[in-house]
Amino acid sequence: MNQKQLDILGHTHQLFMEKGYVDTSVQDILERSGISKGTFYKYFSSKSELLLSLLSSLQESLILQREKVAIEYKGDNQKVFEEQIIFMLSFAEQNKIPEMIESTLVLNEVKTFQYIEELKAATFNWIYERLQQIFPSKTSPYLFDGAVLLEGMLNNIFKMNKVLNHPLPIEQIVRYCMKRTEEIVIEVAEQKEQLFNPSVYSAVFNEKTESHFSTELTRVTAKLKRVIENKLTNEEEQKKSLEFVTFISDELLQNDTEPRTFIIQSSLLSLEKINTLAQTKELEEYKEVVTTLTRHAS
Amino acid sequence: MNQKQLDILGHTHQLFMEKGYVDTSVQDILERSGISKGTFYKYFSSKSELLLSLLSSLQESLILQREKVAIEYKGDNQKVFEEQIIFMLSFAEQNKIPEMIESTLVLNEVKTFQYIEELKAATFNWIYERLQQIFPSKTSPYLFDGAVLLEGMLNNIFKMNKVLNHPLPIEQIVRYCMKRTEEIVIEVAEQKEQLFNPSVYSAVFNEKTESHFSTELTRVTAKLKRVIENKLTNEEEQKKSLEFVTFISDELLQNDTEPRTFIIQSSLLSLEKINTLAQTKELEEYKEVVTTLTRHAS
DNA sequence: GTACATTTTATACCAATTGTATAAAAATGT
DNA sequence: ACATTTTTATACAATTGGTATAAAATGTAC
Repeated sequence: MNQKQLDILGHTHQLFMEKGYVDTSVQDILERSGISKGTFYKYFSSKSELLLSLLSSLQESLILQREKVAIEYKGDNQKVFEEQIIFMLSFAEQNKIPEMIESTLVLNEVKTFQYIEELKAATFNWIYERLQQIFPSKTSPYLFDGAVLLEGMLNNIFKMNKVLNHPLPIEQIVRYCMKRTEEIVIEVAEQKEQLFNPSVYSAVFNEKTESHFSTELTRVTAKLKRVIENKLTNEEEQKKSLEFVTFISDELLQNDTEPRTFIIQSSLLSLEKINTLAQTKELEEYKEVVTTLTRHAS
Repeated sequence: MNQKQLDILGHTHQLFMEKGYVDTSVQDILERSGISKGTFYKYFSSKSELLLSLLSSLQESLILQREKVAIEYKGDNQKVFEEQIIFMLSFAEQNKIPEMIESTLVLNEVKTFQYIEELKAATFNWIYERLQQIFPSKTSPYLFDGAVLLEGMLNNIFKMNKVLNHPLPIEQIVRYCMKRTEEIVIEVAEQKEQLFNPSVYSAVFNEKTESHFSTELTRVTAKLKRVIENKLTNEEEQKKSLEFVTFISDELLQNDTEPRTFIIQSSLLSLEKINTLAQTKELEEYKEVVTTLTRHAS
């Protein structure tokens, strides 16, 4: 993400908040950003990729600031947690994150849906972890349920609050929900009444944190592929290169088994040996993302 | 809604469930329904109107069947309620209602958003009413909160359940949530801890049940307007007619005060006196909806 | 059965939109 | 000063929702 991209992203964020994704045309973005079409499609492969990049950067910012809250705000762990929740709710509302996420539905792409699922899972995951730090360990088998309930209560109360004439302060909502969650968790722990077995956990969150890099990968892959298809005149070389790139993507994006890093590295080397590709910035960018992703996954 | 419209609606429902609203082109609908473009636009003014009609008819069917459950299923009131919730969740999932509702976001029309809000409010409203019938009266000031919490818990657990490898039966989820709601409601009643004051109720649901007829109204109004604009050659007559129609819509669709039925009736009479409009089926349909709506509202 | 009215079809068309292609101009690096 | 990259401007293709219209099919009244 260079400065130009961030610049476009900023203007687009404005537009999406004003008119929504669907009613913002690429033309609007060009005018607001003061760039031409060519420049836009140089930095983003499509309007939908732009939306995903935006969501990705917002998520990054949210996580960063959420951790900052934990550092700056002094108090017992539960109070800090409440403060973090308050921040997250406010941040999401101010930046119209729910609306952005809903916009992704029009894209109708499996890949996008997966990414959104991962975003949501990451938030739930964080809540679940925090509850484990806050509540007594005897309640721990019931905290998965507790996290689901807390998230659901918060979301629904927040929605209701938005349509009311005299909305309540977020602080009050969060405190109320925390109290209820605490009572529930203690009660179900006594009654030993469990809904979800937390072992489902791993099934849901397996490798899901790689999501950010996954979208980066699809982006740089698309770019590199275009270079290959346009610049490589030798048909056999083109075919070979595409085979490598496709292999690497498949290897990194499937979640079932570990990616075979050595084969990936060797594929990268082979790609570099193709003269027309060597030293192109597209390949450099591609290499960077791929190596980060392999290191991260192992 | 005549047979042809229902027929188109059925085929469209299939398509929307298979590919979603966005990826279903009008062309697809024409082919699946075996009709031509002209016929389609005779019965539906736009693709988006079709979606709203579909949602409207699904909602109608849901309410009907939900009442049927109450009649057929014998047991104490709470058990019946649980059974109704189970039905609603299953019905919504089978007919992909959440997906349909999410699709409406791409339309980006205030009117549509309002209609969706009303749909959601109607469901919440029903839950709230049912809780009041089920739980002891001393908890009544806390049942608005209870309804919000119950709805939120159900939604979030249901979502989580869908992404799991081994989903739980809906029955178990509903029972669990009902138990938790009961415990919460009793607890907050003892502690006298209220979040929302139920007086906000009227503010939210004021006249909202008219929603079905509202969409009907917009539909027939659009049709009549087209007739006026195309068939009335006398410019003054055209202007006059449009003024009447606009007035009636505004009067019926605003929620702040009661519609002035006598002026509406007189406007209808004036419309009938215009020769070119008299006895057109568009005007007949229009009259029917308008009179139903005034009767209902008074 | 004929004449008229309505419904339906087929098709051409318009406007808007996303995305591609390309040549010229401007900016930047060396 | 020259070469390379970036950026612009613009034309273009493809798809879509929606309108317009003439011809064909169907229904209806006499």
